[in-house]
This record gives sequence, structure tokens and C-alpha cells, in this order.
Amino acid sequence: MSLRERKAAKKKEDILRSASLVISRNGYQNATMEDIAAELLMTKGALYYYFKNKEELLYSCHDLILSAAMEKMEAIYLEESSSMDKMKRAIKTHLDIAIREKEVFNLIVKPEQLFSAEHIEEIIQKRDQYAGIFDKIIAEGVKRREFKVSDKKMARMIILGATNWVQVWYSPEGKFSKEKIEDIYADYFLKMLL
Amino acid sequence: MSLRERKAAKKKEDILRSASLVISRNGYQNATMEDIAAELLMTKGALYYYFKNKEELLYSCHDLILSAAMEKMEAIYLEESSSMDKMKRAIKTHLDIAIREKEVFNLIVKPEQLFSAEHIEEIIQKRDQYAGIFDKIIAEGVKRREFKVSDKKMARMIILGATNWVQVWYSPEGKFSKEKIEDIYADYFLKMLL
Amino acid sequence: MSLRERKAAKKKEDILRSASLVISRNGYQNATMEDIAAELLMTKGALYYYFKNKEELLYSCHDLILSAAMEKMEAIYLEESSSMDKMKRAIKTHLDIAIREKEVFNLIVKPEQLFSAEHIEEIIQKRDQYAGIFDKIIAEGVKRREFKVSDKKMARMIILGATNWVQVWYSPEGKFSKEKIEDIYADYFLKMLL
Amino acid sequence: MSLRERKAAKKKEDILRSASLVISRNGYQNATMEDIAAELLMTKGALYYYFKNKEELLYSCHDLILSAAMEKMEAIYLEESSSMDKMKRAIKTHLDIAIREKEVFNLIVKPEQLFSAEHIEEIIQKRDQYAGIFDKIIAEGVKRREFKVSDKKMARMIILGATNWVQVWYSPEGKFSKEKIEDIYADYFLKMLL
DNA sequence: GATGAATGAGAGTTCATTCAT
DNA sequence: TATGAATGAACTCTCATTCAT
Repeated sequence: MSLRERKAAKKKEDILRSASLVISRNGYQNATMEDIAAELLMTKGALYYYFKNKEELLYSCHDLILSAAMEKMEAIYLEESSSMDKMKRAIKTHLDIAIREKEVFNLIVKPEQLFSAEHIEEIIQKRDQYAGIFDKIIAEGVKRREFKVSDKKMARMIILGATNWVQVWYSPEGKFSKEKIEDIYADYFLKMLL
Repeated sequence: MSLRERKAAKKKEDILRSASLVISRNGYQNATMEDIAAELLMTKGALYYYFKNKEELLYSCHDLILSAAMEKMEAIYLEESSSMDKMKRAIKTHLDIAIREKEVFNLIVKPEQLFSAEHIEEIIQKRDQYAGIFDKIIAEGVKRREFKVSDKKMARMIILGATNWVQVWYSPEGKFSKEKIEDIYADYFLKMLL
Repeated sequence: MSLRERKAAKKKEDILRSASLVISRNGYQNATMEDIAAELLMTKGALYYYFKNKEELLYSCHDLILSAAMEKMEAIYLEESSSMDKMKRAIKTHLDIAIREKEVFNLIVKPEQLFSAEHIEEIIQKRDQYAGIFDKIIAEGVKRREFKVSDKKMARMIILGATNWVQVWYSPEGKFSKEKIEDIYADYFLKMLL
Repeated sequence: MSLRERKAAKKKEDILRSASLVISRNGYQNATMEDIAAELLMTKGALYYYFKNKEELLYSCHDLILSAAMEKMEAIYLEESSSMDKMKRAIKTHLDIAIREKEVFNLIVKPEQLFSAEHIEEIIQKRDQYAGIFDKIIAEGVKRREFKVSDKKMARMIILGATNWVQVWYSPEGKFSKEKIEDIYADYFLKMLL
């Protein structure tokens, strides 16, 4: 990669970070190209040098965050520890990202309203891949006789669903700390998985 | 109520139904007044005869569905049956609505991006009221020694969150029927509540 | 005139009065058919039974007021008194109407923006006729050697212009009473006319 | 000021000129953004690049003209000449502007129907400041014993009112030339002020 | 590489006007 | 006579996108 390319790649990342920020603030549909550019003290025209159009930018933004999340999850799965521990850490990590990247994460939930056919496929694929790690942790736990579940996929759905829901109501000023939530959630889920 | 008023009320309902439909198809932000009107073979101008503006229309739409849902839930809570049964039926009912009214239901999740301050308050209030019925069922179950939970509110959060999540992935052509899902979910949750 | 016709004529007058009111409140361009009708507890559709369209209604409204004003002015001109007295009373009367019917009176000033060709002609004609009475009073005064003016039409212009201007700044809560204003104005004008 | 900025400033001025023109033709309320843009062979969207909204554009338009007028008036007041001369020149100048910028000038008369609270205050303030210059000329004249008036403010009102009225009836094809009008007016007013 | 400027399509909203009942 | 309901045209404003410089 040449210097020029590296520079461009860095700029792209800056833009994506700026986009994430604006999206968090205003929501997806209300994040204008103008806003995103202003955050970086650029003009919106410049964004088109780095991204073909708004969809591409948004897609990259979503991809960046999902990829990072995936890496963390993979690492957790590959750790040498009990399935219960892995599940606990996976939930904790997922919660963390879901809260921090609230809006961007929501994209994963409803991609149809923003993305066109080509992207949707990729998004769903990646989303399934991400969810698949939870499946693998559960499967491993079942194999190791740590967990006892009637339907693995369904169990994963419940865990992910409940966890995703947290970002709807979580507030840093709320009654429960993130750590507390993580603990309670893990407890309930383990009751379910045993 | 005079014939005239009944007619007008009916028309309003027609519009709300049309709006629900368009929203389901295109999503909230992409549902234009034009689309909603076209669905009823009206012109968009006519909508303003019945609703002050788009926000009012959308709010009514959301209110109609949430109110209906609330009624059903209240009825379930007042039944004479075991808490476990009530919970099962509540989950089933919630699942039903969440799937059928997918988009409109999503409004309850993120009202800030569409509604102005006055409406948001009401929405959140109603939403909490709705969730409160689950709380009451759980509390009753605990009192009757049917359930044993460490934190009631958290348990409700998990149940609602997981159930809301279903609409993201559920498809009538999918592997699991609605009934099957309901059963499996109920089983898992009961494990959690015991 | 049959009973029916008399009834209709009365209704028309009611409408015009209502229109005057609404116009005073909101200004010409912001007076909607809806507003005018609402004032009379009618629906706007009904207005079209009495008036062909908005322009016709507005024109009638203006005509009613101008005609009444004209009558009063004519009467003043025909009185048996000094020209100075007549002028004083004319100014007083004009001031009175201009303040009370502020908005409607303004129509006389700028008819082009509201009325189409046919009406404009009539309006200007009537307006000139109205102004003509001032001319006649001045002319009479000159003939009687009460006044001494270089250019009669110009003198009238100044008097009418200055008087019309009063409605821009006059307020019932202001420093000067209507009577006081009338006196001061008359004094200044007489200085001019002598 | 950079070249860019100068260009932008020029464009803004062009737009204001175009706006003035359209307003003169169609009146304030009937001047659409489309019209204003068309006059400059732009699209209406481009106007929003330079002005936040229609009100802002209209306000700037009015401000530009009033500010220019004010400057001229100030200069007249500061001249070294008799009060009578100053008054003559002030009237002449005012007449000039009132006729040329007819419509824009009319805004000063009725700002309430177009502008929102914040602007109205500024407009009225500037309007009073403008009128204040006439007051100062009169006051000076009284002090120098050139004028003899019972009520200074009222005298100014009459002068301004009468002069404003000219634009209602003045026509370049009319019987009186602007110069002739100015002379006659000045004569009459001086009779009043002596 | 980036900017300023412009475009154009489309959104929500208002309102005079019409017409069946 | 009057109403409720609907139409359609016009208007303000927004924003992704383009492009000469």
C-alpha cells in the first residue's frame, strides 16, 4: 500500500468515525451528508471523493463496527475457558457495543429501509455470522454438558434479542450500572441454559 | 354519534389502516403522505381534512394499535388462571401483535426521531403502562409462589426484549410456526422465572 | 324585493361584516375563506352561495365601507357651514374611518395585488370620487376666499396622505387621543390652506 | 475580504436586487422564491444557499434599502445649510426612494404580516431611527428660529405621511414631474412649518 | 484532493374552489 | 340553502448529488 493509499484509507476511517458520531446524535435518517462533513470540518462535496454515495458511506460505517465486533467475539470463542465464562463475556461484550454504537447497531436490525439489495445480502450474511458465534458457544457448552437446551438457535435468539433490547432503555444515569445489568442478565440466561 | 360522525370516524380509521400498511411496506420515514393517500385513492390534501399534520396522523396510528394491544393485555391479566398461564398468553399475544404490526410497533421503540416533545411523553407513558402489565403478572406469580425471580423488572425486560426481537427474524415461510415459537419461548421463560 | 331576497341581502351583509372583522385581525392576505365563515359559524362552502369567489367577497367588502364613507362625506359637503368647518369635519370623519377600518381601507391603497382588472377600475374610480369631495371642499373654500392654495389637487393629496398615515401609528393607548390628533391636524392643514 | 467572499457578497446583492424587482412587480406576498430565482436564471434551491429562508431574504432586502436611505438622510442632516434647505432635500430624497422602492418601502409600514417577532423589533427600531432624522431637522430649525411649530412630532408625521402617499398615485407618465412634486410639496410644508 | 455553488426531485402543508347530498 | 368532503395547484424548504475550478 502506497503512502497515498494509506493516507486515503486513514481519511476514510476518519469519515466513518465522524459518521458514526453524527448518526448516534441524530439517528440514521436525520444524519445528512452536510452534518457528517461538518463534523470533520470538510464540505460535503469532499465526501464523494471517498465514497460513491451516501449508501456506500453508511454501509462502510456499519461494516467497520460489525467487523470490529466480530473480531472480539471470535477471540472470546477461541479463549480457553468454560462455556459459561465465554457466554458471560460474549453477552458483556455485545451489550457494550450495542449501547455504545446504538444507532449504527440498529442498522443491523432493519437494513431494508436504507440499503439496496446488494448490500442487504452482505449485511444479513455478516449478521448471521456474528450470531453464529453465539451458536457455537452454546453448542460447545452443550457438548461439554455445561448447558442443556432444547433448541440451540432459539436460545441464542432469546439472548441476543433481550440484550439488544437493553440499548432501548439503558441510560448511564439509570438505576442499574452496566456491570450490574451484565451480571443479572448472565444469571437469568444461565438459568435458561442449564 | 350521528351518521356523519360515524362516517368520519370510519374514514379516519381507514386512513390509519392505510397508513399502517404503507408504513409496513416502506418504513416510517419513507411513508409519505402521498403514499398513504394513494392507498385509499385519495389525494394527500384530503388527509389534512382528518389530521392536522403528518405527526398527528402517525401518532394516531401508533395510538390505535397500542391501545388495542393494551386492552387485550388487561383482559389477560384479569383472567382467572395461573400466573404461568397468563404469562404464556401474554407472550403469545405480544408476539402476535409485534409480528403483525411490525413497523408501527417499532415506533414505540424509537419515538424520538419522529415525534415532538408532547407526543413522546404520552408514548413513553403508554409504553410503560403496557410493560407494567407484564410486571403485574410477574408480581402476582411471585406472590402466589409460582415464580421465583431475583429482579422482577429485569425479568420483564428480558421477556419483552426477546419477544420484540422475534419480529426481526420471523417469516411465515420460516422453519418455525408462530405457535411453535410461542411454545419454545414460553418454555425458556418459565425456566427463567422458576 | 321579496322576503327571500331581503333575507339573502341581510346574510350578505353579515358575511361582509364578518369578513371585515377577520381582515382587521389577520390582514388581507391572511384572511382565509375558512376564517371568515367560522366567524359566522358557517362553513366556507356556504360563502360561495352568496359570493362567486373570494375576490367578489373582498370587493363587496371594500365597496360597502367605501360607499358608507362616501355618503358621510357627501353629507358634510352639502352642509351649510364654512369651508373651514367642512374641511375639519371631513378630516375628522376620514381619520375615523381610516383608523376603524384600517385593513379594509388599505385595500383602496393597493388594489392591484388583490383584484383583477375589472374591479380595479371601479375601485380607482370610486376612490377618486371620494377624494373628489375633498377637492370640492377646497375649491369652494378658495372661491369663498377662505382658502388660498397654489395647487388644489396637490393640497388634497397632502391632506389625504397625511391622514391615511395616521392609521399606521395610531394606537388607542398612545399619547394622543383621536380628538387631539384631529385638532392638531386640522390646525396644521389650515395653516397650509390659508 | 477574499475574492470568494466578494463574489458571494455580490451574488447576495444580485439576489436582493432580483427580489426587489419581483416584489415591485407582484407585491410582497405574491413574490415567490421561484420567481425571485427565475429572475436570475437560478433555481429556487440555490437561494437557500445564500439565505436561510424566505423571511431572511425579505428582511435583508428591506434592510439593504432602508440602510442606504438612512445614510443619505444622515448626510443631509450633517450638511452645513439652512434647516429649510435640509428639509427640502430630505423630502426630495425620501420621495425619491419611496417612489423607486415602492414595495420594499411599504414593508416598513406593515411588517407584522410578514415578519416574525425578532425582525419586527429591529424594523420598527430602524424605522423610528429614520423618522428621527426628520425630527432632528425640525428641532434644529425651531432652535434656529427658522421654523415655528406647535408639535414637532406631529409635524414630522404629516410630512412623512403625505410624502409616503405620493408613491400611491405617482406615475412617470402623470401630469406632474417628480421635480415639480418636490417643489410643491416643499412649499406647502414650509408654510406649515413657519 | 477539496470547495463553492448549483440542481432537481420530492417532501409537507395550505387554501380557494367544487359538488353531491 | 348549507355541509362535509375532496381536489389540485401552489408554495416553502430539504438534501443527495454533481461539477467547474
